[in-house]
Amino acid sequence: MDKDITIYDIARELDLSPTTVSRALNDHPAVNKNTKQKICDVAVQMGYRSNIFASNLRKQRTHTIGVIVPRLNSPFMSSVMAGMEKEANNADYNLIITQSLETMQKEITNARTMFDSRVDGLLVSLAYETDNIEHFQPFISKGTPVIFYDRVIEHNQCTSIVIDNLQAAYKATSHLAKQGCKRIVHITADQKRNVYADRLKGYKYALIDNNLPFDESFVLITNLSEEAGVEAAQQILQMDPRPDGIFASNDTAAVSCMKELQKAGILIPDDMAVVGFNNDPVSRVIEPNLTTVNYPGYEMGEVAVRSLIHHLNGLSDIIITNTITLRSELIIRGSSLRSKIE
Amino acid sequence: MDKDITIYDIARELDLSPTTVSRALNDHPAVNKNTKQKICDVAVQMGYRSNIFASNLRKQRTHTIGVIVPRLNSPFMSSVMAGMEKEANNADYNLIITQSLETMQKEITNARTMFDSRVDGLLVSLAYETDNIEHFQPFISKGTPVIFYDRVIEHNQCTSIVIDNLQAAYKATSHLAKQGCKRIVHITADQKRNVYADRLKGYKYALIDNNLPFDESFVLITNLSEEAGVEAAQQILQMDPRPDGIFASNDTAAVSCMKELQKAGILIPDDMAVVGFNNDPVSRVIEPNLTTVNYPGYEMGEVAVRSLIHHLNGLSDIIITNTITLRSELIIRGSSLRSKIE
DNA sequence: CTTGTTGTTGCAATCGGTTGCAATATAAAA
DNA sequence: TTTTATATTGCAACCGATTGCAACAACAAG
Repeated sequence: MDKDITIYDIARELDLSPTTVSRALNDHPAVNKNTKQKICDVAVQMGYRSNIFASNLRKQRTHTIGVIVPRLNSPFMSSVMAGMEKEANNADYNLIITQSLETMQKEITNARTMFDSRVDGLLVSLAYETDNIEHFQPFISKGTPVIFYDRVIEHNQCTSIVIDNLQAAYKATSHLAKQGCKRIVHITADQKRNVYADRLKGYKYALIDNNLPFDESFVLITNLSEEAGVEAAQQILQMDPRPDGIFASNDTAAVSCMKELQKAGILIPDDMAVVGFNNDPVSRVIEPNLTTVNYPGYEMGEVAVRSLIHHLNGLSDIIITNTITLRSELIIRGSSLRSKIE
Repeated sequence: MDKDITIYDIARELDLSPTTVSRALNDHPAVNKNTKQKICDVAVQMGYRSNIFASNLRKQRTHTIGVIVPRLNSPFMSSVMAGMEKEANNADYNLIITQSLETMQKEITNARTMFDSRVDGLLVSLAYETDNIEHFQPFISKGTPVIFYDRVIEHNQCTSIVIDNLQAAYKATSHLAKQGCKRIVHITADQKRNVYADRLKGYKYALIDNNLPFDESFVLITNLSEEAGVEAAQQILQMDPRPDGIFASNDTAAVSCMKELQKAGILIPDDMAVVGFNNDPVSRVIEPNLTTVNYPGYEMGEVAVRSLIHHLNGLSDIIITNTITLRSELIIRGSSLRSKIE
């Protein structure tokens, strides 16, 4: 077990003061070039490593970003994390990641942990359950920037990073209408979350603009799990007259629903056209391939971290930047394409 | 921007010494119950939060675990991360996560970052490229435990957490043989990594035990990506006589290969039986469903963190525990099941 | 020869908890 | 009443780096 080398050891070795050593290692201009070189050499040679804690303690800055995510193990969220990690790593920031597992309780605990860890900034995607964000107030009060991504909430001190969910849903639904669907079901989740609320709106507007009636019973609120997709399929099979189109808020539910319908003999896309959301790998595996909305998760992760660091460096004022919207697009595949028209 | 409250503030408020406050907040036995209660109350009321850096600096312990992972965005790895996060969170440890992106260079940099961050322990799954592990030596020398998971390497000071890859591959290949396959192709990756080397061994042994010849040209070394699966399919279609079974080292490649073969008119499982590895969601989406090895990623993450913490608490000696092997199992589905026999 | 400027370096305090040891009070045993 | 054990509390040093301010040297300008 080697003993740790400190700047004091280096100072003693070279008969200098710790002050000068510290300055040299931080490339401070007021240190003689030769001295600096000598110090750096000895530091390397002695196997010195800076003590981040001493430094953090003194500087009151941690170079750490906290991330709160509903669940790590979804294709979408893991892409986001991958993008975040890449950017953070590039900028020499550490990432502390915690999951809320969709409960508000955990989210509060996580926020507390992040606060105690004194992260320089916080990136949050809200849990299904969360219905207020008081637990982020301590950050705001302390001037620690909080950025929401994907599952966001309006707050006049925080930036949000999103895609245009309303527009994406509008396009998806319109596409179904243009394919001749008259009775389009929308499978989605709790309306507390912006993403689902906005998509419902987009769905509604598209119906209106395509002269289709809106029917409350055609909106299925679920947890968007695989099982939820199966249940949705069973409900849809019960409906009379039977729907002829489905717009689901994620690919997992869309795919499992589709499979269940196929099992019941429904033909896709002819009896039923289906559109999902996210562009998960499964969407390119199911037959026919699933039409879906490409959600740029990796880019969202990158942008989130980049904006945060930008702000931390004082290069932008977070209060002015209210919302950053990323581009998404409808990818049309076999599950909804009835004709070569359009 | 609120000012931070310190134990000195609390001490002054209650006319006590910082020592007593510190002890009270750490639930030290040598503090009077009433005093303790009073201190805790005031702490809460004043909005005190402990300064982790001061504490870490003094205690030389960070309560942080470092994780190095090849890529975050794969279904398997994100499950592992989810399991790790859950356990770490339960035990009040933070997780710092970095990706090597399969390069040794990044892995070295990441290791260095972790070292500078003074993580209490390190969890590593090796990059494709890595061919020596000198970069973990500083941890070993300092007595910081390093645990490898999934992509491991033999080291007499480190525990490894794995599944029995050899056996899993053996079972997968034997299963194909029992289904009547005579010419089984193995799609896998660089043999530097234990997982792929062991699976190749299992594949070989199974061939031998089933009286099938081993043919070097039937082993396709790829990066196991979606594209690699397609290319593998094209190669397979060129082979004459044509193979009649495929054992792939992950589901992504297995699925894309399968789809490409189907596109060429090959019937699965009759012309070609296919087995994958990992039990990713796609394996239950493809038609016919993919036979695969269930790899308990989530559990592996849990076990890795639990073992590490166990060791950190001095409850186990890591040097004695060489390897922890988790149970995996072959899940037989339509892609390989030609008859109801077996 | 004095004053001013620039370049280098060090002193000493500070960040906020933690902990070995000593001090004091209180209770129990002799 | 004296001695011994036990319970509480505080002193002061320490963890390792950072930084405002002062000190000093070398040199140029006046």
